[in-house]
Amino acid sequence: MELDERKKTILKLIIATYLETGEPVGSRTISKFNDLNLSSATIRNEMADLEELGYIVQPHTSAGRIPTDKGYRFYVDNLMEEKEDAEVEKSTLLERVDRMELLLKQVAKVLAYNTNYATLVTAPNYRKTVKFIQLSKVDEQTLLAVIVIEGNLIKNQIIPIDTILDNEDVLKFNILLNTFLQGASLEDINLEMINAMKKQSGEYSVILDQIFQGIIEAVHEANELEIYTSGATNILKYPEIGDISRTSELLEKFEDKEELSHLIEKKTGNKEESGDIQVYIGEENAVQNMEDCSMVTATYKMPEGATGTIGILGPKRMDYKKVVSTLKNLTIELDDIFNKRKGVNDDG
Amino acid sequence: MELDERKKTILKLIIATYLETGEPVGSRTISKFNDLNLSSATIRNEMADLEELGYIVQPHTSAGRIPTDKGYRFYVDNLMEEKEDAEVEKSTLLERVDRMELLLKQVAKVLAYNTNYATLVTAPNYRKTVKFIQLSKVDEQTLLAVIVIEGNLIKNQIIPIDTILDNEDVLKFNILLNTFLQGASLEDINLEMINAMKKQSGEYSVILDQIFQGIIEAVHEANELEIYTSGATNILKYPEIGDISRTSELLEKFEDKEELSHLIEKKTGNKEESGDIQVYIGEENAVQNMEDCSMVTATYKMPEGATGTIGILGPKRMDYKKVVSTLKNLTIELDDIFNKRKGVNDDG
DNA sequence: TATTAGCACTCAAATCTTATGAGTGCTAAC
DNA sequence: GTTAGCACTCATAAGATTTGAGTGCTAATA
Repeated sequence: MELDERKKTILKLIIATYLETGEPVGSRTISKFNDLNLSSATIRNEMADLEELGYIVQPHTSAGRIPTDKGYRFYVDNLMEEKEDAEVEKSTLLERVDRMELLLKQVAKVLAYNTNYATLVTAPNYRKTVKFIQLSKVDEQTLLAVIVIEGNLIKNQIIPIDTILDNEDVLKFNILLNTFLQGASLEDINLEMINAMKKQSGEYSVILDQIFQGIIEAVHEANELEIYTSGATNILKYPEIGDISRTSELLEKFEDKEELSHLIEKKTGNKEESGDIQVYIGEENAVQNMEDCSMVTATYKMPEGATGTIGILGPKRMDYKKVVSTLKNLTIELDDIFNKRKGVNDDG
Repeated sequence: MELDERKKTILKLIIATYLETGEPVGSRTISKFNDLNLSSATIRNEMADLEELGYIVQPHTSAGRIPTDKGYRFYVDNLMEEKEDAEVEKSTLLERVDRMELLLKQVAKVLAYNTNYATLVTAPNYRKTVKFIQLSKVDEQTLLAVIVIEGNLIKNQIIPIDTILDNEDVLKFNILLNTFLQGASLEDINLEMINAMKKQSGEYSVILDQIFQGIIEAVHEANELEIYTSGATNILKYPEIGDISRTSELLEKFEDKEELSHLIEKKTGNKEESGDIQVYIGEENAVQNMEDCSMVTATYKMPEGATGTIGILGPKRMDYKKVVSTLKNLTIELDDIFNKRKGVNDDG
């Protein structure tokens, strides 16, 4: 059954009012909106219909109505008009920084500051290639490997070695490593490549093993999905989650990057257009303890087609309009940085 | 008024029982300890005395007694026998790592895992000296500065520059920087030193300014008091803090390094012997919202006399014995690492 | 036929009432 | 100095009562 215009209007009013007050919305409240000019009895009839259709529900017999997940979904998809472009402050939120890592951390922070929800940001799934490796002697038996990856992701790795090395050796290794690894994608740095390097190097193979070991560790670390979060403690402010133990579980979940990456992974595989907003309401999250939460994510895009996600986790009863417009703005800014201003080095 | 032996015994039993159960302890409970052989009436008389002396208090008229801060203090100072060395599992908790930063993060984690409290660890206040600086060309107009500091604290800094540099230039700068800065204490890297370098360098002064700018930023960052925390969400499990908003404030405070550094600073200036345990109970913390918390810290020591702190923040009603012994163990292990095993490079 | 006024009904939340029982302080006896 | 006995206190839990917001239904109305 299609909703007629009046039902839509009423549903919209109910949800908007509920988002504002957090209290179940009664028929009289709605009938007071003077552009409606309907008595509470009529509203009641309409509400009964809306309830039968699954858009709203009564927490208990003599209470007003609150939206169901289906109701929220309809609101987000059809009823919520986004803020006019004019209204949206397009003030630049991001400072320019040179390192992808710092930039994304900043995004998470700014987003948390602007929405007062818990936020998470994933690094783009771009093909990470090595810009260069710098091996330096820390002391007689210790090396430092610095690996710089596209986007200026920097990894440091201390490598203890058995043999005493002089500067000549270190220089040689540097050249060897860079010859092979410069421009290589992190995924390509595997046993085969290492064996090739070993062959070429000849006598130094024992030390090289130790160095490779270190490099591989660093590469492995760099290759992990990076997720940055901010404002986790905002979760404590969602009253609807209720129980402190549930809240605490949720908070712990949010601090566990492993868990988060699952959460995000499920989301991807969608349309993946930059600026796309995805909203996951309540049960749609399919993660324990998140039935009372909504997640709103936006996809940002890098020039080569790599995409990343920025998003917030909040209570179902959240200001979707504001969140969506904030996310859109930030995505645009991020796209800008990646595509025009080149604040962060990309593959070019 | 001195406490006689019987009063001490009773106080100890009261506190020990309370630590276990969390319920106010009544006279009958105590009188049941058969090594005491006293009726509840007698215990009541003694309890009345102990209350008058300020060691225990009734939450309300018809309740049992719970310890006051003064009671806890007396318990910790005089009554609590620490676990026998034999009982304490001396299992090695720490993995050996080469970087101070990783080591301390690990300490915080291990401590949280073992105590189930929120933990914090400060880096030692050692004189940080530069081991070496490595400047590398990221691309035509970007440099990467890697600063390695004693203890293998590593800082990376991207430095954008206006001029296009060739490898020769970078090499020159490297030599220049290291000549001046190797072995220098971070505090010494100031305008004077930089002016001296500028004079020596001659023509490159414009670029040098940009490089110095970057180096100074990195040095500044490295010089900040590092505090590592872990297990913050354990705070949510302290039931005595009660109110979720208070808990949440406390949690936020705990995540604010600024705030934490104040908390720690107040503690220092004490005896500063390695292995020293300091216990701060309730009001002794003199930080808002921490009246219901206790903080237990231990000092660890580096060979040159630098000291750092490891500690936990928990509810007043905590297993002090266990916490103290865990802290002692970790401190010993840490001292070991710094002084014998040299897991982390020190000044040598 | 759609809308509305009227009214009985429901039920969460707040407030009050009333046990219950753990624990105390005091007193008099041992 | 210690203890038995007893009256007293008060937090907690469980019921009882009130209040009010809100509903569904029905009959009257436009």
